[in-house]
Amino acid sequence: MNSVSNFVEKLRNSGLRPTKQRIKICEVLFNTDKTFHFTINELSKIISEKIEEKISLATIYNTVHAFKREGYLKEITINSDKSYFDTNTSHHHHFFDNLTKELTDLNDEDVEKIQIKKSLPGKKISSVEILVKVENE
Amino acid sequence: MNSVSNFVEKLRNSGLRPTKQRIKICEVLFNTDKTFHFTINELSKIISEKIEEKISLATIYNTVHAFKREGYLKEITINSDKSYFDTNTSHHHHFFDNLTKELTDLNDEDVEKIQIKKSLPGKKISSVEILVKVENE
DNA sequence: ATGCTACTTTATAATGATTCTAAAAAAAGT
DNA sequence: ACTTTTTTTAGAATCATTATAAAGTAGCAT
Repeated sequence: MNSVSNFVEKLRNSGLRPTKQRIKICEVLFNTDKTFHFTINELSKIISEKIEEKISLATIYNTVHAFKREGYLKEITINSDKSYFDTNTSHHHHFFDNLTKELTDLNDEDVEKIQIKKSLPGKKISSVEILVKVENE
Repeated sequence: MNSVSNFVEKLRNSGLRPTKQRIKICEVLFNTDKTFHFTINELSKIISEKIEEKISLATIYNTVHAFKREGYLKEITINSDKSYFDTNTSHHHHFFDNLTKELTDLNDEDVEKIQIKKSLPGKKISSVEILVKVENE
């Protein structure tokens, strides 16, 4: 399933050659049973911890953005100063705890179907994203 | 209605002394019949165009953030390369056109009531924001 | 009004995330 | 193997935002 050949395919689909560094990035991103959220800096830290090698930030940025373009990663819209990414690419929403900065998935089926009763002339909806901000009770 | 005394009140409520610069910022922000969206840079440009005076960026940042803290402005969650603000502080959502970067209000009554069927232990919902991304038909 | 104190403004520097660059390294093609 | 193209990398550049510290202003007590 999530083996090197799968990573090579993902990379080729994204228009990227399967290099050593990119395969390593794939291992961190996709070789898990659970999906997860990350910032580029967190990803960089995970890579340097889990893997002895150092991959330059520029390479991480390039690879993550190529995967996002291809749909293997989603970028999450948080009211913030940095970008969050999600390895869960299915359609879903998020909880965000502004205190802990923690992101939690909110599955599509956990939200009553949303009906948008307004439309913009000449435009069609490409996505509907809900961000539920939470605080301590 | 939206006169200097009203601005002075807004400023005092926000814990700010009513200075010349802050009154000018209020005029641009609140002395209109329509609400609008802006980035700090756009606001800065509007100020230097509409008003002969130059107000430093630091002052604009400080004032906008104080108003946000006090609830006279809302910050909108968009692609996180810069912050967008809204002078419409009523509860509502947004359309965002990624091509034109245009933001449009989506009133609360234009969205079928949202039911979140999941909750996080020890947390309560503080806000639910919908961002509808649109593209050309 | 005058003077004192605390708050503001301002230009500029600092920061932090992201993007760019150009040279060295690696991969692909011949 | 040799040449060409792509990639990696460290460091520089950029952009939004925040911090700083000196000079200016508001508020208050006299």
